[in-house]
Amino acid sequence: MDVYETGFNFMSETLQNEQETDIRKGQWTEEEDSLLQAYVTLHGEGHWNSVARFSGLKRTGKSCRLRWLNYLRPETRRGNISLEEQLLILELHSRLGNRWSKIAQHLPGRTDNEIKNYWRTRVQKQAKMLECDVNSQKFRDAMRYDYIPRLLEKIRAGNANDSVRVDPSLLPEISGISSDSLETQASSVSNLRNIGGAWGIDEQSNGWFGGGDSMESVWNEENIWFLRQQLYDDDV
DNA sequence: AACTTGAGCAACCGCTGGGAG
DNA sequence: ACTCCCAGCGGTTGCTCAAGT
Repeated sequence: MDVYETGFNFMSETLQNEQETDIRKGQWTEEEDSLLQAYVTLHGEGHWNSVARFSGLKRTGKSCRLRWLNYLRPETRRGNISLEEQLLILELHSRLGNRWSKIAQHLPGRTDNEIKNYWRTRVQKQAKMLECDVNSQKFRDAMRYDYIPRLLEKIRAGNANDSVRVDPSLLPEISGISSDSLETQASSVSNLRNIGGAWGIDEQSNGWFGGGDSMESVWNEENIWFLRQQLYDDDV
């Protein structure tokens, strides 16, 4: 190898290193989408670093994976989250916490990112409007006695997008709660209507009650039972 | 019309767990 | 047992756009 070739190799290497560090960020272009789509269609999902390396995209493997899962994958559903999906998210979050990918598994076509974004924007908004912490009793009560009944009402009225049904089996079996407790709860509803006003739920839209990063305390056995009664008592 | 503000969403960052060597 | 690499996950950031002033 003479000095010229060595020099050329050095230059190529330098150029290659520069190209490798020249990673694109930000919004994806249509051209990039097409490239990624074509590559995944041909080679299948997975091995995202290889996708990044061999597809011609100047993106990281992570970026390719995210773009595919959140946007390009054919089964990805986009658009408004239905009332029943909201209810399902609520229930699943109470059981799984912030495990968005696990929650997403129960909502076909919805991505963890979408659910996470949806949850966070609503929680922050509603908690702020109520001027309370998402873990506070006030917040829990407002959700339980105002939002959920309204949501169920809407679902029953058939306003909901029926593309997703809440599977009753997803709700845990609850026992040992007297019907008296329900009456007590119901009597509290009128008092909480005032709080409910702060939800700002638009009757024409889906609205959203929000929630919390730690909803275990909200979605306790009583609440599950309450929801089950409201939603499924006709079927049981 | 110009500017500000806030909501919604797409994408990035950093961490973690699991598998391979 | 240890290290390295990769995929996946959750938190965060920043951009866009619509509504309000």
